[in-house]
Amino acid sequence: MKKEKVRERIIRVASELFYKQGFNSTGINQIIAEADIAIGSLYNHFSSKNDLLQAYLLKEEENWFEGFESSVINISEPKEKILALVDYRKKLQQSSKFAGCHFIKIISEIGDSNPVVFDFVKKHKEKQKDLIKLLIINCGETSSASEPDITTDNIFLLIEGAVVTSTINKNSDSFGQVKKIVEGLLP
Amino acid sequence: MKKEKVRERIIRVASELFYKQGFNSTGINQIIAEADIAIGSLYNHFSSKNDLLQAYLLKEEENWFEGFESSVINISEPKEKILALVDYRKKLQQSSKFAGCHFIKIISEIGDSNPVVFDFVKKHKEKQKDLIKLLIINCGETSSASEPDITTDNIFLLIEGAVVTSTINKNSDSFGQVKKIVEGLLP
DNA sequence: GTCTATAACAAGATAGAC
DNA sequence: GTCTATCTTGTTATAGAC
Repeated sequence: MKKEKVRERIIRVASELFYKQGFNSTGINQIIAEADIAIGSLYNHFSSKNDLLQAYLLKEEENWFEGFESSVINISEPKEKILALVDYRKKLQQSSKFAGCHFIKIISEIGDSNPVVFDFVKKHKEKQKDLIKLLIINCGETSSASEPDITTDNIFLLIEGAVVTSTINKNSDSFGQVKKIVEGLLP
Repeated sequence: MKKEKVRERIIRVASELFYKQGFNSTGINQIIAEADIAIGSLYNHFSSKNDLLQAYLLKEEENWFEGFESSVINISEPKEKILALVDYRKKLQQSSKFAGCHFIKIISEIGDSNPVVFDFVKKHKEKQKDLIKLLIINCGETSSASEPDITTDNIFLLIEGAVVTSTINKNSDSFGQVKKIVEGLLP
């Protein structure tokens, strides 16, 4: 494993703090202290705190899809892949002690005050939904009575609901509920 | 309509700002400016900004249930009441320009750093779910094949998912999707 | 109960030495 | 590229006059 560069370390530290404490509750001073760098160094790599926020979200999106891909690498059945997606979101929640979805969190915090970030999150969620749709279509024509679009909406909304609910309840129950429902939806 | 008292005006102004800008992005100075009072007055009514936050959430919960009750006052069929709940959440989103759920937002922002607030939100969501369960049970034994508990989880998660999704997409599409699914779920 | 003044501190960002 | 020192502004909260 090669040495972590300064820029990468800043993003990693900032990510943890933004995620655990919230973006607005995390100060530049705390970031530089925990990354063990000077403030001038930070502003050499990032033009502003907002710039750092964007780098954070970009990195998290990358992690999200890479993490999902590696979790389904040994699964061939499309239905199993959908269930694995539920398990993946569950695993993310558990390993973060139910800290929630990075993207829902940041939108809850900044609303639409930052159009670039808002648009990025919107597109990210579209990608997640597209991924579900692809898996649904691969489940074949012999699916349920519903059309694939409705099933896609259904599963997407259930998972999003499960994530926010598990964040509030600090447990994984909602993912178990979703799996039960999804198993009934798919052939 | 009787005159709005100072305390009520503070809560109203703070609520709007907390909701639209976020709790951490709203300063005491902005609240007193828009409520047109002095800072000493604010701290006479509330011991801290956190105290004001709790008053805000309490008021919003009150508004939430009152608003729901008045929206179903002329509906007798339990199934129609459930669909009216979806419409109610949709209406709340539309009238706030898709600003999201007060309770999900505050948890996204503060996490579990404030146990009192966290617990309040958790209990609030339990109340919402209990309300759904009651309506499901009133739909009668001739419900779907699923047990009432599973149907309750299903509808609760779908609605929560629809709220966060409509916040990110800034439209009501997800509520239409939920209504379609819910209609298929109930007798 | 409401006001003004101010304390005590932290925020994001910049300048310029090395 | 990294550092320290500093600027400006904003933060929550308190003291004490009226």
